[in-house]
Amino acid sequence: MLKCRFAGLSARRVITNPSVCLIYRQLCWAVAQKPLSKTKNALGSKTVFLGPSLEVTIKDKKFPWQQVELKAECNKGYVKVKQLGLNPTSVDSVVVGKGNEVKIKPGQQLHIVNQLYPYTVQFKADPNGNHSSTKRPREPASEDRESQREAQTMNAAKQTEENSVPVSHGEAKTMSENVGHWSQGLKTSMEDPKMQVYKDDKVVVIKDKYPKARHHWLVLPWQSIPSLKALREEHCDLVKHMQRVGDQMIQQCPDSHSLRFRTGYHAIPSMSHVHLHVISQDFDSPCLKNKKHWNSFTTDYFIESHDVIQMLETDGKVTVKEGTSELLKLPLRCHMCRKELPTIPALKEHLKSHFPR
DNA sequence: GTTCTAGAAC
DNA sequence: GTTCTAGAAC
Repeated sequence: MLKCRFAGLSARRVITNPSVCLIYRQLCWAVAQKPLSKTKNALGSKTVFLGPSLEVTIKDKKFPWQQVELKAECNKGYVKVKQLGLNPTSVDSVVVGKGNEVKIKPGQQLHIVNQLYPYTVQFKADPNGNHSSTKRPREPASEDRESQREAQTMNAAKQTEENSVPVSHGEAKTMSENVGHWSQGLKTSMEDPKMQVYKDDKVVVIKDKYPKARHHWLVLPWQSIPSLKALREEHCDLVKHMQRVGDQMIQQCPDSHSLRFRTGYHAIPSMSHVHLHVISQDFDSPCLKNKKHWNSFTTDYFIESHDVIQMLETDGKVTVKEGTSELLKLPLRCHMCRKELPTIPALKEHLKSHFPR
């Protein structure tokens, strides 16, 4: 069973601002209710109204009686947000508009009214449910046998990294509780010593669980940053560091001289927690199975790390062009010779000519 | 993100 | 008949 909760973006704000704290509690309480009906969707859903019951505690005069309706769709991994009041409710700075309804996923930022009261949504495993995860205490990597197995890789990558110190989890640790929904899976993987191939005080590198090429790593910051959309100018150094670590992974790879690599981000990632893909360009993998896989790495859906850094430096944020999701539906085209192939199996057969084993 | 599978395409 | 895709479910 999954529960949904809404959390203020800044813990400090939740604690120091009583009105926000009340909303937070109200949402936690209301949304975690049992399903109203036994429909096909066994988890059901619950609608929450922000307004009447909280009116007395909200000092902000702009907060009307019924400003926003939130409906958690736990099975689908999003929350429907409907703006009831006249004041602008926004998701990722885009105003919803009175009477309109949009979906908000983990990682997206909800402002209840006028860019105030920032919230994110999180899906959490129900401790009483079947999908609850048993969280074990984390052991130091040096004491973990499995990570010793990877020590060679880690040491190779560490050679040029002077400040490799024991990991400070910071926000990431509290986030590890929210592993109920599949989109939160990276948070679990990045904290699993068996998955880690490199780590320092800022980032961790794991092998992609379903690699789409002979070499495919993910570089993740310990800091909890939901997605590209949340990146700001102050993250510039961190993103540059992620790039450097990605480059080091390539350098220590025995195939780095025979294979080309790319480092970049998916414009609209499925998994929460910002992650840099470091992927060899052979795309020789049984896990590459469909058009979405292919186009997500070979069209402009894949945004080069350098371009992300440049956007942060010049605009202070990362802009994804409208219609980017449509790129995933483009015909299959070889990234080497631009030849169009009719099916995935045909494409894979064609790729063998460019990348013989 | 993956898995499963109905039905489209061949 | 088989292969393959694409959308629902998870």
